[in-house]
Amino acid sequence: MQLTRRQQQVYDFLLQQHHETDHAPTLDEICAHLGVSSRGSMHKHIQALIDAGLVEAPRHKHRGIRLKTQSGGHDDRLPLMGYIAAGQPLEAVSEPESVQVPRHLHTGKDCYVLQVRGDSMMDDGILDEDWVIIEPCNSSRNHEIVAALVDHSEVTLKRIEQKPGEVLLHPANSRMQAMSFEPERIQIQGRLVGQMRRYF
Amino acid sequence: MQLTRRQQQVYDFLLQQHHETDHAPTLDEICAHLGVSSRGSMHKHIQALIDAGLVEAPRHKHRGIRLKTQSGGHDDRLPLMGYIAAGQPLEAVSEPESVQVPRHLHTGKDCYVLQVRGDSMMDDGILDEDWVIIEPCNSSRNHEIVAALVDHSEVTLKRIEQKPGEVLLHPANSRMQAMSFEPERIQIQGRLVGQMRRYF
DNA sequence: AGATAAAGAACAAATAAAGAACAAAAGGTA
DNA sequence: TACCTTTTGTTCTTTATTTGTTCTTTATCT
Repeated sequence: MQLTRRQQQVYDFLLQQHHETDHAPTLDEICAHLGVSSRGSMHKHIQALIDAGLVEAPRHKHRGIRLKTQSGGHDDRLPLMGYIAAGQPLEAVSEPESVQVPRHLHTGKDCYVLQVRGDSMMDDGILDEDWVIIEPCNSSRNHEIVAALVDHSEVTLKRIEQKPGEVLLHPANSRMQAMSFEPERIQIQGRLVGQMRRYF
Repeated sequence: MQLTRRQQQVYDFLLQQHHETDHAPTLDEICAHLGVSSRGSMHKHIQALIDAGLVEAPRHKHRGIRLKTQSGGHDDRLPLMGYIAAGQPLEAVSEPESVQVPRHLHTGKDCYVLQVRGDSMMDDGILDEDWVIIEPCNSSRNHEIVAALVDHSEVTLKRIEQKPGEVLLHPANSRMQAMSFEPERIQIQGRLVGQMRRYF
């Protein structure tokens, strides 16, 4: 079933919300975000998404928390959460968007998509404008590529090396050097599980 | 059935849009893009494309929605034709397989998928085991990455440079050198339009 | 002349929005 | 618990906007 434009916007917003907060938004909140002023109209869009099998109907009990995206479902879209660059804060997308991602490129565990800015990982085959699929997690094995939050302010994509009392973030670019941090300054947000690129 | 110039422009635009956004454009949007100011005229072009079998008519229900391109593939899977490596014959897959490919990674023109063997393109961000999406074509612009058939026997993925009386195939690996061939020995099979990788 | 293209008007159906009215939670207070 | 208020989802009807379709007329180009 093909979604209309509005329905797609609503769905993309829900996907993104799902990653930023735990509780699903209320109809009014969705309305506010999309600039609609009628709950009733929004309800109709939600109903269409339910019919399309993209969101779960609210539990027969209702209220407060609502629609849940079908986890583990057969849904091939993931939210585009923003852009990730070396040494700069994660820049969020202005409008909620989603990106089609083949199932074999993600793990099914609430992955999301970032678009790469810059060449800091070029030697690992990750180029400017590539899309990367991130699986949220709190820890990682050494030498995995992760999205790491530095000092609660900047997110970068780097290969991580955790030593006793020290965390090293390795760029993959011969012109750049690894950076060393105290472990407290680094928070792992997720690990790289997939990557996509287009040439046209 | 031969397309007129305008029809071709419209068709190209539809293909392009279909892979960047997931919604086919409205008549007005196509008009705006091509500098036409009459929906009615555009509708006639679309109708011609439908007659030519190049696009799908809007849903059995009619209006309100957008036109949907779709030449052949109804779903988002492309055939996996084999493996491509530097300097070795294309190895076909033993069993026909297909790979899920997001729409924005291919052009809609009968693309297919190959899996990369080897590191000959690593400096261009194409690594061992990556999937590449190839659009069949007979010629290419210089410095595009193409799948080229050498001496009717070996297929390789290389960046191509066509000079008068000479064709250069450039690997992207500092340990390898460009190879020069007489033009008769090289047949272009397709050009690289997309790439995918997984890390788990 | 004949094919191709464009403009624009008029129309119909799909899509979207607004708003009212109501009922089922949720949350608070005594 | 009992009672009340607020929030939120649901169901309507009504209206507006967008978009595809069908025409007629005119222009352009070989």
